[in-house]
Amino acid sequence: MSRSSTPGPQPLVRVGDDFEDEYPGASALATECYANLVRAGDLLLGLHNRQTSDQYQLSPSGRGVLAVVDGAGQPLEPTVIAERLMVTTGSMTSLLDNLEKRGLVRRLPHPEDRRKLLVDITADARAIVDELLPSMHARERDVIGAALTAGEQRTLLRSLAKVQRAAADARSAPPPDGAGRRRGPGSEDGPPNPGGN
Amino acid sequence: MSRSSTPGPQPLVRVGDDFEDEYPGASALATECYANLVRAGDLLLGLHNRQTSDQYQLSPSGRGVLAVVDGAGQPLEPTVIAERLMVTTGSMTSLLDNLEKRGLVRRLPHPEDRRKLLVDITADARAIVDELLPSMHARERDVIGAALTAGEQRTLLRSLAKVQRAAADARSAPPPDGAGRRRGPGSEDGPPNPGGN
DNA sequence: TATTGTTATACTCTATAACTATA
DNA sequence: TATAGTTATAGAGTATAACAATA
Repeated sequence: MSRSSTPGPQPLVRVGDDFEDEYPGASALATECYANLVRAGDLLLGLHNRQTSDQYQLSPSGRGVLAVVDGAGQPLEPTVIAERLMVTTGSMTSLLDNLEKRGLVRRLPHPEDRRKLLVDITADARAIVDELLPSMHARERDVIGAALTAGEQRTLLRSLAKVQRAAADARSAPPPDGAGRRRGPGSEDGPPNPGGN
Repeated sequence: MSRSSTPGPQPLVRVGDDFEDEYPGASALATECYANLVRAGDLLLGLHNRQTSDQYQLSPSGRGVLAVVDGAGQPLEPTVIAERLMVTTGSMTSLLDNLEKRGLVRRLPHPEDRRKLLVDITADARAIVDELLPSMHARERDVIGAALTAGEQRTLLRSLAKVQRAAADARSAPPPDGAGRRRGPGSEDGPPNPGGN
């Protein structure tokens, strides 16, 4: 429906023709892969986040807490949840405060160690998760299924594995030295700037 | 160094074997594509963001402002920057306040309309951008180049275009109905929960 | 002494709404 | 009246550091 004449929103982030002249040593193709992986991930995550926020007024972190505890199938210590979500225990306290205020989690005393707690999710939270997760998985099926054949999906997955491995390796390496920059002629209207995000 | 025997960090997010039983109608393959696109994008963006923050104490949004103005090649009105970065003008004011305090942008009077401003970046900011962008593009080349052949990169790009188009289409559609959930036997240690993020 | 979680504090990003000054 | 930008206010997420209770 509609969108037959105008170009429509350019789906891919592209770099300008002069990119490899402006950035000696850079690879336009690699930069476009990088930028579009970021953008695609962002779009997909945004779909889930928007639904979670619109329908349940849950932040991504709040949803994360519920999903972690629900996925574990049993109450968890705050420290464990914090580790899985990669936040500090201080941040976890305020996330749990929020969720508890809304009746979505309960703090239970730990039966063996009185310093610890066990965090459980309530029936209300379970109801949310039981509605939200199937809907998210349906969207995953619909969006990816509309875009790619099963074969393309398998190929994509293999590439993503390699990219993630390379990214993980790069995490423990120093930032690379760039080979400088040759500013083009003060471009009137900038290229779809690849550093913009 | 080290890590030769242990499996090492699993690069791919995987769903459990019972996934399609727990979520009728869902596609394990599509969910894995979706989750790993999000994760790959996050890892790649994180590399850039960490460098920007570590080396220049710049937030992603702050870098965005500099990159937009630098990319335009000329001073821009705050409203224009706000639109490109998808933030409100109120948020733009505080971003510009921060950057101006640090001597990275200047607010100039607009020559034609005294309600408006023109935001320019300083020599300091230009120095940062001229060092940062080449380094980022070098990383893009290194990480993507280490993971994928040129042919794989082109294939990936084609798939990303299709995924982004499908995601953009899904943005203007209502969230799909999920087909419910069949909770498995209270799994002791949860699966690498796909709803966790 | 070490660990768990909380508190206190602070900072950034973000948004909305009221406001000022222009147009 | 309408627009551009600021101010005021608010709330979320995040972090660090000091702290109390418990081990």
